[in-house]
Amino acid sequence: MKHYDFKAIEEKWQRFWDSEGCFRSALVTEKKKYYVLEMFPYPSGRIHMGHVRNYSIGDVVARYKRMQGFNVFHPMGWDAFGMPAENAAIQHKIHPAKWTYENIANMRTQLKRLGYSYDWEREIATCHPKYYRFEQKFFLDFFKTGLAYRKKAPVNWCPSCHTVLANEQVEEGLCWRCDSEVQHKELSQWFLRITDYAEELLADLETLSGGWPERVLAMQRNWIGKSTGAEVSFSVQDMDAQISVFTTRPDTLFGATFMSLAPEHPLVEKLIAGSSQEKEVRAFVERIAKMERIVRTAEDLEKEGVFTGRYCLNPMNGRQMPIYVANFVLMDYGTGAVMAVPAHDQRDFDFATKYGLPKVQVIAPKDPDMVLDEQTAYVDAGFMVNSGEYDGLDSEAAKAVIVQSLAERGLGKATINYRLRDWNISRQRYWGAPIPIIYCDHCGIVPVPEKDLPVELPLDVQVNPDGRSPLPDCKTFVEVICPSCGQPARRETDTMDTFVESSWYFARYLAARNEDHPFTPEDAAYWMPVDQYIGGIEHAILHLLYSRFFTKVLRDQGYLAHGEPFANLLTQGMVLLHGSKMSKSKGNVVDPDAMVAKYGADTVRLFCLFASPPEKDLEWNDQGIEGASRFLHRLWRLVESLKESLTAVAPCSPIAGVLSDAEAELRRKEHDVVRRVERDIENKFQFNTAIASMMELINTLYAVKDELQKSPHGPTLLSSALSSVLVILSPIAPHICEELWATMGHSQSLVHELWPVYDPEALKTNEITVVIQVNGKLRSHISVAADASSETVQDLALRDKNIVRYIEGKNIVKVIVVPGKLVNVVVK
RNA sequence: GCCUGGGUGGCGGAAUUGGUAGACGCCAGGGAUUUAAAAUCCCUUGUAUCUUAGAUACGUGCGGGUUCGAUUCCCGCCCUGGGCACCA
Repeated sequence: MKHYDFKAIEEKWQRFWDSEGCFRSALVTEKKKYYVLEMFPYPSGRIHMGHVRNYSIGDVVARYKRMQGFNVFHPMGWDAFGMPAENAAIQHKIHPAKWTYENIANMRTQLKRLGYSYDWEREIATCHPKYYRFEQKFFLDFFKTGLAYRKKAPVNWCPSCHTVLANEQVEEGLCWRCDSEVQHKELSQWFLRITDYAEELLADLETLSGGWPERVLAMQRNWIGKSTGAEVSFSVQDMDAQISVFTTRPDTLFGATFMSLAPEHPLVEKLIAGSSQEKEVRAFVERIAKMERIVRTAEDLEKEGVFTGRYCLNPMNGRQMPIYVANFVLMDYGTGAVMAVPAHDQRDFDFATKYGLPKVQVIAPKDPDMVLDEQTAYVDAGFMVNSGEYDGLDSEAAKAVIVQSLAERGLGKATINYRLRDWNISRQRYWGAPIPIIYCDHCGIVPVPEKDLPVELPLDVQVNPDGRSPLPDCKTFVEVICPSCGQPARRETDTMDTFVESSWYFARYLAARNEDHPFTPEDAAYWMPVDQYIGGIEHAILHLLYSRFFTKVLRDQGYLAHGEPFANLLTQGMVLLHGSKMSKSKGNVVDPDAMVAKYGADTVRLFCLFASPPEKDLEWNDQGIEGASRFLHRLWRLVESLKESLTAVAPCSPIAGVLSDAEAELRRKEHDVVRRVERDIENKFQFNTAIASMMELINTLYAVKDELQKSPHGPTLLSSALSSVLVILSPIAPHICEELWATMGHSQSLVHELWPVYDPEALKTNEITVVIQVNGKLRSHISVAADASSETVQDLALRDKNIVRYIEGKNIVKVIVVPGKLVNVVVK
């Protein structure tokens, strides 16, 4: 018997697929398309088990869909810009470009060793000028339409890394790399106007329902944070000034007894100028301004404030409302001013209690017996009271009526507020795509003319040891001639956030080698959207929101026909070792290469798919992978040992003639397993149960092979069953299946094979087991003919000797017969 | 607080529309083969109790409910992973 030499077999078939170009994709419109995509990796140097799991799931989907007759598009590339390359450059004195391209080469080899069916001719790397030139083109388009703009904004600044950090790179106020305290700095930055798309990004989540996990949709909804309410204007007494507030509760306007402003509110200075409160307020504002943002926004921070000495007027009842500056009011949400309704908002309630401010109840509970708590604001809906002409109205209904009244007087309007902020894409880093902008003393901000694209990132620079970008010091890069007036000018030295590259890469694959267009409308119309996107939950908001935004913008600019990039999303769970995520710093990593060397790619793939359903976390288990390996060896020995009697019959072959019971049973099992595997893959990619079914079939084959080898139809049925196993297992463990397929005598590679079609007739049995219960408890089984009538089954059940024991001398109240399943005898 | 997942043997996990709870795999125990080991093959394996070739009771986080019958449906809780949050 030939030994299962997985190393030789895997190399052989990988070479074969490669040289035959089995996985190249072409535009074939008569076939239905299927675009399956896994989130592309950052080229860190080596793949980890999380990648293996992600890409194994994707590869099964790709191979399965090909077998189902789809024209499958399955590309791979590299998210190649980013800080780790610069860190490596500093640590190992190697240029980020060299480091990145070497890593890509290593990781490509690793991925090829796992036998993934990628179309490698579509490979992209985002750090290549031929990639980012189109990104620069998009930026210019966005700039033209006002979607990209520059503004001064507060950012997270790490003084030791000399760079801004994204919010997610700040951990409890400290820099994730060097643990320095992050400062706040006002910097002029480039922003993309994602807030223009807030409503559409939110509304279109509905269209993704079903295709995307509910929790990802919920996370995006939270992130966008829509609140519906009104903007209301309060005029300041004895002064020509208005304070505008955003409120979700215009129905409580009659209960507004004071006003709270953020310390940074632009009106504060004007309000206090020359007043007796000036000194006190200024001291308070300065004290708050010095506080770290995390301390400031901590929920347990004591609420405090200071009176400005000024009053504003309630637009509904003319009430004098003292104006406070309060530490809990945030300048970057709403208008930076809050109308305080102590009776109906807990925060305002506490604040009013502390400073002895009046509380006026304007909403009465609908339940007249409800007793209001002395210490708690009543925040629910109810009936209006103390609200003049609105008394007695339902508070929900009153919202619109009051807003209407304000609008008629020019004092307010219905409005919607979002939590979502515009996307700051400027990075003071070297290893990124240059922003194609020139600053001219005469002309101001001047976009780089399209003919001058790409603005190439200069490679003949050295990364500064302290991490500062070398670009501002790179004269050949910075010093340019203004394209508009011809005078000397300066180039923008910030680069783009790497999330910009990953916001459109899925479309670039469609025309990866096209140097004139990012992609063509024909390609996009045929292939987009991605039918199945697969990746980690950690991208639930950032990457997945940015990509959705980009797709909508590219649609509006005429590049794409679709407004959503990913029709279906699978978020796979993490790979854990000893209960926590594998990480180099914790030292709990399992190296995929070592596993492939020890067990082979097929085993590693099989284990990743079998150990748990894809969306759940997977606990790595050395014994578990032994089990996976055992199964493939068992399959190998089965085919090798039967080799002499096997023939190259098609999966689920029709059989002429009468089958013995054992023969019919094997045939039934074969067809049933094909049915179950197909169902499990179609239904939420349940590869774990699909594999379990195939294991059952192998177990059955072991049990019956000796008997069936000698029976008339036995060899044909064994061959058919094994052909089926090899075809349906091939998306998961492709190499061993190809090899055994050839061993069986099949002349054509499995990549040309279609998914077997099971015969529903083959699933039928002559005899079925019916369960008998007494009062819902299992008491016996009987075997009856499959077509036995309910009466016959009931009759047999009641005469079963196990059942007689339980029902003797008792009253039979009723008998329930579920055809083909069970009989329940109810007795008293 | 709001929004979302989840809770089933020693472990990972199964269970189409309510119909045999624990498929498949791992671990463990026993046996076969072997000079021996590895590998392989076969058997046992939810818990408890008993008069132990078998039988009975209990058992899917907890407490109720609907039903002939509930892991599955309904009501009320507990625990837990994740997201958002002084959000006005």
